[in-house]
Amino acid sequence: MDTTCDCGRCKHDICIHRVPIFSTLNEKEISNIAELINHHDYKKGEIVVSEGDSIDSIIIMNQGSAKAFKYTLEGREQILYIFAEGDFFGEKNLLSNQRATFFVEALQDIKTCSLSRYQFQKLLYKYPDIGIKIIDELGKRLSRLENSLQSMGVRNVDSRLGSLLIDFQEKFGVSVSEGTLIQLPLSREGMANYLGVARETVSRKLGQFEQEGIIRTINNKSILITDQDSLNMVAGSA
Amino acid sequence: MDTTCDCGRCKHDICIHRVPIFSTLNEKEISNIAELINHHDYKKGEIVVSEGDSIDSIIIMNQGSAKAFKYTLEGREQILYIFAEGDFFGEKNLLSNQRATFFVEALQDIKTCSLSRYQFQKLLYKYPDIGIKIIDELGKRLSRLENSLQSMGVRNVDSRLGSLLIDFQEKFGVSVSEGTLIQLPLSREGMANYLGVARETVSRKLGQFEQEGIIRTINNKSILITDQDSLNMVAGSA
DNA sequence: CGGACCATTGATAATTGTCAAAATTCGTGG
DNA sequence: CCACGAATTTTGACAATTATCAATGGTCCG
Repeated sequence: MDTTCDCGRCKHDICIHRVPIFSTLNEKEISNIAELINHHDYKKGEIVVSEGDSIDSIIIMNQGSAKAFKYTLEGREQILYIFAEGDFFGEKNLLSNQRATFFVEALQDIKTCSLSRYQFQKLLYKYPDIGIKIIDELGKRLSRLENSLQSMGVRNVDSRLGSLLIDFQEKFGVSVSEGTLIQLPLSREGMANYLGVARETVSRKLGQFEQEGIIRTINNKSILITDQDSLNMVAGSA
Repeated sequence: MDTTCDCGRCKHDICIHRVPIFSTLNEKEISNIAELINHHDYKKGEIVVSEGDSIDSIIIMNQGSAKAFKYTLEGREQILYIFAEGDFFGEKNLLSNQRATFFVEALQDIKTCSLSRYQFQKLLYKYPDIGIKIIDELGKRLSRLENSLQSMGVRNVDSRLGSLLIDFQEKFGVSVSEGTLIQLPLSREGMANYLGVARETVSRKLGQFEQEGIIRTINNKSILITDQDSLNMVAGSA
């Protein structure tokens, strides 16, 4: 079975192959779906979706990462998700004509695949498994958000920042001889917006972690975790 | 078509009638499903589900309300949802053997309906519409959680408390001559745990709202909203 | 190399948490 | 229906944390 799609860029693998919600389908089914897919490129900083847009497609991250956010009443950005490869969004608009509930902005140059609501609904009726996969995926996303809410509820900013570093570590960390190196997807301000604290507070706390020998900051863009146990401690208790 | 189920308590209407996810089904289909349903009663304060439980059913609220919560690292309760009549939970355990991710506790004496995972999966394959309904409902729940997270990011406690009152108003409010009367589902402490602030702070803020003529507190259990515009202002800005 | 942008640091103010005590409310049983 | 004890809530004083503002210092990229 030929798994090369005709989109002109996923040379060795159909992009939707990477998407968990299609994982129960066989090669032929995936090939059929591939033909229904549209592709888009966005540059770093470009807005993929704006809050209030009536998008009529489900959008799948094919390459790079993006942040989903809303504005708080104070005008500050509140980040909700970091979408990485294989993640999707827009499923809320699947049946209802509900509009997009948040902004999505490319954190690097990214590539997306999209599937129209109409096509997607036909798929769902044809392959109920996909529906179950989506329910499963939405459940996971709910769990993650519930965990975020739980962390936000921790009044201690140290814990919250510690948890964020661990999250990033799991998603973007690479093992090196001295510990784990994280390529930060967000600036200090971005992290502050994720945690709901002031930019300066993030600086101070990171400075404090560095003094305590837990991390080493490298050029604003990377952080080296040098003492995993202490980080777990900070994130996990007092 | 007879719509009386044999559960012995929903005399005039099958309980699942109230559940949005079954709303696309006809009377006969609903009757068939009714036979598969189990019923349970819980007293106020009883735990319906504990975090870590491996529940094998989807549970539907039939009467009364319940709170879903997790414990923060500090040992404080963080409330995630208030489930009212027609809401369901346990859908995360639908396919994966994932365990319950939060506690659910009855806020009054409640009645629930449950449907085993096995039965539920069969239904999903038979009626793909139910799957779509669930995706829709989960999408709404995600939106709500995203909004909560957004509010948690608002540093201003006044706004957050104002928003909570408006939420309660929409769910539990009754119009009276002097304004809107809310039967509070949660105690002061409960509200504090929802907002992630100290109990005393909720007291003080409510006192402040009362001084400003926005609300009138009645016996700890009810609040009368006397100045809707001001409340919207507080919730919506400064 | 220079300018724009981002991050850090310091000083101060504002907000909220904590602890303790008093007041109110609730529910039960007489 | 009232009274009493338990539970919850309110209030006050103080401490701790974080936000804000302003100035300085670094970093990135053409």
